[in-house]
Amino acid sequence: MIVTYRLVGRLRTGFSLALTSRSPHLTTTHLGMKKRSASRRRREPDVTREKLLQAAFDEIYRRGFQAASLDTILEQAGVTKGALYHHFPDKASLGFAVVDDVVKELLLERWLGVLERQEGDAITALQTMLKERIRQLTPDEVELGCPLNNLAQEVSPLDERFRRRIAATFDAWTAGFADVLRRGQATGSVRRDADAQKVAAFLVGAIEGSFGLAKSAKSAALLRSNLEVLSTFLEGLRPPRKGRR
Amino acid sequence: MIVTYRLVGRLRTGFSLALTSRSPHLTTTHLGMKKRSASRRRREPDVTREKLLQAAFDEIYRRGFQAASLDTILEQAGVTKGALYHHFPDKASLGFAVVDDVVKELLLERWLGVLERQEGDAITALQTMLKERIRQLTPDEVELGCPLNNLAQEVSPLDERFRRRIAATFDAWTAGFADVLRRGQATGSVRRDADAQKVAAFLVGAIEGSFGLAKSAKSAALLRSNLEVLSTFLEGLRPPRKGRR
DNA sequence: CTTGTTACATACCAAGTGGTATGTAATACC
DNA sequence: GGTATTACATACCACTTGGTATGTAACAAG
Repeated sequence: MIVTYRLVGRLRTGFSLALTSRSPHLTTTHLGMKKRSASRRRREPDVTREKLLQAAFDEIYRRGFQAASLDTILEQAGVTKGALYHHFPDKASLGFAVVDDVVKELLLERWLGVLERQEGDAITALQTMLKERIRQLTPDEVELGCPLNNLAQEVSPLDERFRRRIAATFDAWTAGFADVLRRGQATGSVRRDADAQKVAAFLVGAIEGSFGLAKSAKSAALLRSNLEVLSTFLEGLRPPRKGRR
Repeated sequence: MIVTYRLVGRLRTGFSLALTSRSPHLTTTHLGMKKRSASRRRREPDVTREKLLQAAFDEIYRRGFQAASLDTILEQAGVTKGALYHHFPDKASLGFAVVDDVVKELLLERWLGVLERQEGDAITALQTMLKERIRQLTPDEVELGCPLNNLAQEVSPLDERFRRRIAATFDAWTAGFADVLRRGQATGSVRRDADAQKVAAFLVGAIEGSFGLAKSAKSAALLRSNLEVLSTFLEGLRPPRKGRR
């Protein structure tokens, strides 16, 4: 049954007609016995590293870090263990690189990138960002949730080095929101009695929580609904009208 | 290093002076070879099951379901594999029971139980509940997060049977909040243009997200701050004053 | 007291794990 | 062109994992 999970999990990873087509080396050593013959393939360390990172990200995203199998990663990357342990000293370091080089870029682009491309006042920009993100939702994002959040919940208590890197990513994300809010406060489009930093952290938390709930419920509708409620919260951050008593 | 994690993880589990004192059976079979002799201990199936569930909960809470070791669970429960597989057909079923019999009770008591004990209008009750929960926070809750959320993020995509049980628990939790909100709407203490169900789901999501962020940041202050911002969101759900235009 | 069933305990196993030791071809450098 | 180093490939290993087969004592029913 574990096997079943794996197969199912792997199904969507492309068409994969040839099961062994991606294998690192075609000259068969099997059948014979001591006939060693290392690859004659060209050597492209950057490409290899990138393939490893991407394969590792996929596997970790689906199974979690601890359950992620190096053999599976290697198979999907089309390289062998020698390559992996040449580029990374151990599994943990591979995970660190996935956080720093893949997950972080992905997350900041998905949220802050989209945010920066919006126009208008801060609140509207944030609201539009939410709408835009809702529009872009993929089935993977609904069923598998946020890769950063998944990792955070799993490994934060297990390894301090992991936790620090993940926390730094959350901080960068939060700082991006806080910047926008503070700029809005400076121009008068956001009420000044709100603590930009705290509100920004709340936004990140609420977003991650919404993804988590939706993942458990397997419901894009729930995710959308939650982000819409969050949008009404943002509405409440607009400065109060003049001429009130 | 894996060993290190384990030891550290286990450190807080009480004083545990005698390492083998809890071992299921004292008459040594070792040294000899075929000298079998099953336990003469009294048989208390309910107690045994309960010990297994509690030990399983602890281990799963700390390491996650997939990484949870049955051997560790058995050691902590003070029973053997025979007992485990008498009470549960496999590891997954043990996990299911942990969700249904331990995590669910815990969560609903922690939130809905506390909520029901509050007096006054719905909004105030919810706000007091948040404050009360902040007051009760243990270091474990900050560093390890919410056991239901942890499990949800890890196993929801892996096993549909798991996902269903977890989603049902989230639903019960959400329904509890929604009930309070609807009752508040009926008595006029909550604005009627809010969708109680959607708001309730948002609350659960925001709470879980806040715990998740705080866990990653290892910061009780962040958790408190986030719940306070959520409290201001609740404030906005009070009905608008009469005599406005 | 006998007997059937429940509630365990013990020993064992196949499979998968991360990691390593060793070899070798491609490449950069002189 | 020789040589050192990089970038891998292959084979292997110790260990842990969930799960099972088997045995046996406690207990309930008769």
